[in-house]
Parts: sequence; structure tokens; C-alpha cells
Amino acid sequence: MDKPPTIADVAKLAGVHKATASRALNPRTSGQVNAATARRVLQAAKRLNYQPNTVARSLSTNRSATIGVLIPDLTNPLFPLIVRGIEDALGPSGYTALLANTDNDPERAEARFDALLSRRVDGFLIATARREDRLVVRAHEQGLPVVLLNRSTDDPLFPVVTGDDAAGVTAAVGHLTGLGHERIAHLSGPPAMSTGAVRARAFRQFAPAGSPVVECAAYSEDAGAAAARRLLDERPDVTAILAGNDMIALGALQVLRERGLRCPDDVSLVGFNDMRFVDQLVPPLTTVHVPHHRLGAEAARLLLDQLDRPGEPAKTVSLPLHLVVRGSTAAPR
Amino acid sequence: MDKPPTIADVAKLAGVHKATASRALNPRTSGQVNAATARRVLQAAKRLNYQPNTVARSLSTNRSATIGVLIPDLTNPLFPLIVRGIEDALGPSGYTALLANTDNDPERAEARFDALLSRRVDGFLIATARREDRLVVRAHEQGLPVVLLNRSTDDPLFPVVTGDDAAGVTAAVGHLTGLGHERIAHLSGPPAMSTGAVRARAFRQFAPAGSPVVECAAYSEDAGAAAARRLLDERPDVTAILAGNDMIALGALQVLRERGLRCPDDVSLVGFNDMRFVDQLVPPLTTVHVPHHRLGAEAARLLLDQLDRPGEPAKTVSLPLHLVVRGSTAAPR
DNA sequence: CTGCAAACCGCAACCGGTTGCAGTGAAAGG
DNA sequence: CCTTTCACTGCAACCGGTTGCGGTTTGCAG
Repeated sequence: MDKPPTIADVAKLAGVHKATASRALNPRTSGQVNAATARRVLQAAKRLNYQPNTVARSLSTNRSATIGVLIPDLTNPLFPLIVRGIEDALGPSGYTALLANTDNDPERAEARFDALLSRRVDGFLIATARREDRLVVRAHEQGLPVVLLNRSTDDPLFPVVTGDDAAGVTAAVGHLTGLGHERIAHLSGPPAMSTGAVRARAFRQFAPAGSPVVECAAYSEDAGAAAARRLLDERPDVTAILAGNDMIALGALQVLRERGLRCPDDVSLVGFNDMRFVDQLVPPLTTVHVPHHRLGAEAARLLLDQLDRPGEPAKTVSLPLHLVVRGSTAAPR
Repeated sequence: MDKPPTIADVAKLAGVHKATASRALNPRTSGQVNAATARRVLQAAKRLNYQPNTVARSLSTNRSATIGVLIPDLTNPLFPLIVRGIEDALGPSGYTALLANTDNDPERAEARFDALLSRRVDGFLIATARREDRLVVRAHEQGLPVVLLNRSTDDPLFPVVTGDDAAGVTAAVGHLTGLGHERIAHLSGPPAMSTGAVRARAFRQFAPAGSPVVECAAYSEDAGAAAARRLLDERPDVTAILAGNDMIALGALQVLRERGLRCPDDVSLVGFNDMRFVDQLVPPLTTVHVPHHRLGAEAARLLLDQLDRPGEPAKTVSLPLHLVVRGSTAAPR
């Protein structure tokens, strides 16, 4: 026979019933079986190179020791960092993460969500939330353990781990006004996402009155470039731009070049996230650093807590951010 | 009762046996049941919002409709692209990809491999192969369907999809010699990986005789910087550098700056992969473009073929590469 | 009207584990 | 020496599907 050995094979070899073998193999229940017997079972398992069938186990325990992770866009360098954080925090727990990429598409997100659900994941880490998110509502209705990540919903249905976006914006605006800028603009992220809305709100509050805000359709270079063009058409007098995130900043940088504006000499630029490689640009981008690895780790830990003892209150974690000043900001001429 | 509905619930509601319900629900077998009955079952399923339990299905069919994907380092921007290619190719097939990040660590790779195996994945896409790879050998011994991706093993155990590295190197070297460079160096990737070895071999063959080759310990910025320092200490006369990949090129670029050498005025630099963001550097990096999305898609298709009809011969796909000339290369002074 | 095949559906086993419950035997206590 | 207790292990049901096989019904030809 060629098939991989089952617990029945192990039991036969050890001369015990498969129930006993099961108990011997499981650290949690191995106390229920005689030490000598347990040893025999362990040996038999090793001899056969037995690997428990996770699928069968999941079916009978109705737990899968996996958690689903919904990521909006893996090609954005900040998400791989979050994933690493998640994996690192999950590591010792025995849980494994199943990643799903949603492409920022709610339809696709639901499809992947259902796929993971039918695999009976024990919980979800969701980094794709919109402020009003059907998926999140569904998860809540089903009573699933969930932790939101990076983006939150307006309805506080679940615990959420984010950066302190308002503080980040405040620091960035403070840095720019401190340099002497008076005409500052914000290229805000999509208002349907909490990050976009929160950062824009903070900007409106802390920037000089009347500072223009232009919305980007997405957190992408193209959307950022489009918004930057609209901005510069309307308000060619701005001396500093705070971008909703680094991708938007990249788009803005393109547009500045394309219009012959020098950064930072003519226009200062601040990003958000401190994603990989922005320190290698010319000029190196001044940006708000977000601890993405920790973000992922913290969220995973919260989820593990929730899996251990369900019914905990939904506490929110807000991680401190700090501004990284590089070459893309300077005093206005 | 609060638990999600099972097929038994659907069957009861439709007034049939669960076997009939099962057949009605499965497109492949729905021909075996009366059309009217099938409709009743479908309606019942919809009314209950029935979602089949993939775990149970996997257990009885011994197939999981999932494939495992082993990725060496998600934070390197080329791999997310590959993943997207895989997902796009898998999309219509009904298979889903389970991603695992190995951090370039063979131990970790085996751990993740075992985890996926115990989840009964139907096959593997492996992008982590070393030239001698225990994991790949194990997979082969177990008779698993596998396709290697990007990196190959010395032993051709499985089909493999790579870029035509030798042609890429030839193009790069040709470009440099065409510009007039005579003292060209190669910062080669780790020799334990096929990409490192193949590119170095091609370089030795096509570069001017005696051209220096310095090995990098890893495909990372730091390893690239270290190698660049060794190179420039030994051979300060080189006028052009071909890096084993873009990360290494980034490290080399740092070192050039740190030594006051201008790129491309003093030293020309060519990367490999054309990974995201290297066109945004200053100078924009000349590099060999690798179609990563297609690489992933092609590999996924090959694996699907293999799953459809096993026992096919292991055919190798080598995708054409082309050089993208940007600002980091120029004629020597 | 009978016979037979085809269409349809139900029965029950099975996938490989887990776990409540009961049975066995030996040790401990009276 | 008998009873009680306890540690240990086996029995069998169960998780939620799939599928080979056999039984029943229906339709149609002879």
C-alpha cells in the first residue's frame, strides 16, 4: 500500500486501539494513557513517519487551527510586512495563516472570504475593511472571531489595530508649518476607507484654514498623479503637499517632475506609511512611519486572545507613529 | 440551532436523501438526478444559505482543491507579482492557492511544506528551490504534483518555469560592451540557487575574459553592498557592474554613493528582474525585465495540467527576457 | 400483458481523525 | 478477603460530505 499511514496503522503497529493512539499523540490528552503505551505509540508513529491528517481532525473538532487573512493588495510593500508580523506572532501558537489577496475589490473579497470560511478557518484578520463593509457585517452576524487591521469600520463591530493616523498627520503638518509653509495641500486617500477619512479630517483640523484637499480615487500611483494634476491646476500656489500615502506621493512626484517643479525646492512633499524603497528615491521621501510589522503582530495576538476566550470586549489598539524627515521637505523659497 | 446548515438539512427540506442532495448540488453529477428534484434541492440550499463544508468534502474525496505555494520572501516585490499571476491563472479552475512564506530558510520551508501537506493540498508551486533541495526531493519521492518556479534544481525532477537567464545576461553584457565598457564586473547571486549559478555562468562566458565575479551571500541589499565593497576594493578600475538582481543592485548603488562614485558617469549599473520601483530611482535602473506575472501564471497552468492528467513528462518552460535601458548605464568616460 | 432497460433515488460504507462512556484490572482501603 | 477507587484502554458514535451498489419506478417495445 502506497497511501500515507493513518492513525489506524499506527495503532495496529503499537498494538492498541486507535482511540488510544489518538490520545497518546495529542499532548493535551497524553496524560490519559500509560507512559509506556504512549512511548510505544510515539515510536510506531515515528517508524511509519505518521503525519496526522489535518483535514480529518478539522472535521471532527470543527476547528482548523488556521486563520484567514484578507489583504487588499499584496504588491503594495507595506502588506508583506504586515504579513510577516502576523506570521511571527502566530508562529508558536500552532495556528497558520491562510492569505488571500483581494485586489481592493469587495466582490473578490467576499469570494475569498467564502472560500476561507468553507475551509473552516477559526478566525479572520481583515485588512481590507471599508468604512461600511458588508463583509465585516456578515462576519459579525456569523459570530466569527475577527480583528481588523490598519483600516477600521465606522461601526466598531470588532477590535481593530491601526496606527494613530491623526497624530501622524499632526506631526507632518507641524513639520511643514514649522518650515514656514503656509499653503499646504492634502491629496487624501479614498474617503470610503477609514485611513483616507481620518487623515483628511485631521488635516482639515490642523492645517491652516482653507487648505485645499483633493481626493484620490485609490491608493495608487495613478490616482495620486491624477489628483496632483487637479490640485496643481487649481492651486498652483501651494508650496507643500501631504499625500494620503506613499503610493499617492509617488504619483505626485511624477507630476511635479512632469511640470518642471523641483522637489523640495519648489514644492515639499510628505508621504504616509514609510513603505519600503521610499528612502531610495531622489529626493528621499519625508514620510510618516507606520510600524507595519508590529501592526500585524499585534492584530494576530489580539485574535489569538479572542480565540482563547471568546466574548471579550472589542478593544482598539492605536500604535504611535512618527515622522521621518528626509530630503523631500524644505523651507519654501 | 445556530450551526451552519449541512447537506442533511438541505436534503430534509427538499424531501430527499442526502446522497441525492449531494448529487444535485454537484454539477458533475447533477445529471444523475431528475431535473425537478434538482431544482428543489437547489432552492432548499439557497433558502438555507447552504455552504458546503470543504473540509468534509476533502476528507471523503481526498482532494482539497487547493495548491500550496512556497515563496522565499514576500517582501521582495517580484514575488507578489508572481502570486498575482498564479491567482489569475488559478481563478477559473476552482483551485485556491495557499501561500507560505519561507524567509529563505530551508527549515522553515520544510515546516510550512509539512503544514500544507497535512492540509492535503493537491500540489505545490515551489519558488524556493535551491539547486540541491531536500524539500523538492521529498516531494518527488511522495509523488506529489509539483512545478518549480523561477529557481530550478540541478536534478530535473519536476517541470520548471523560469526566465531565460542566460539570454538576459547576454543582452546586458552586450549592452555594456556596446557602450564601450571593457572592465565589467558581476555581483553574482548565491551560487546555491540556480539563478545565481546560471547568471554567473553566462556572465563568465560572454563577458570579456578575466572579468571579475564577486558572490553575494544572499539576494539582499546588504549582501549586495558587502559584495560591492569587496569588488571596489579589489578592482577600482571597473567601469560597469552587472548585479545578480535588483536588490543587489540597490546595495551596489548605495556603495557607489558612499564612495563618491557617480552612476552612470563613473560606473554603469545593470540590475536583474525589473522589480517594482527601480524605475523611480535616480538614476532609473537599467535592468533585465522578467515577466513575473506570466511566470506565475504559466507555472500554475502547468500544475493544473499535471493535476488533470498525471504522469506527463516534465517539460520546462523558459520565458524570454529583455533588457530595459534606463538611466544607470552610459558610455565610460 | 409481460419483460426489460433506463432513469432515478436511497442505503450504507467510507474518508481519518476525536471523544463520551463504559469496561477491565489492579491497587488501596476496610 | 471483599469492596471501592482509579488509572488505563477499548467501543462506537460522530463530524459532513461522497459514491458504489442495489432497489423501485417508469416507459416502451415485443
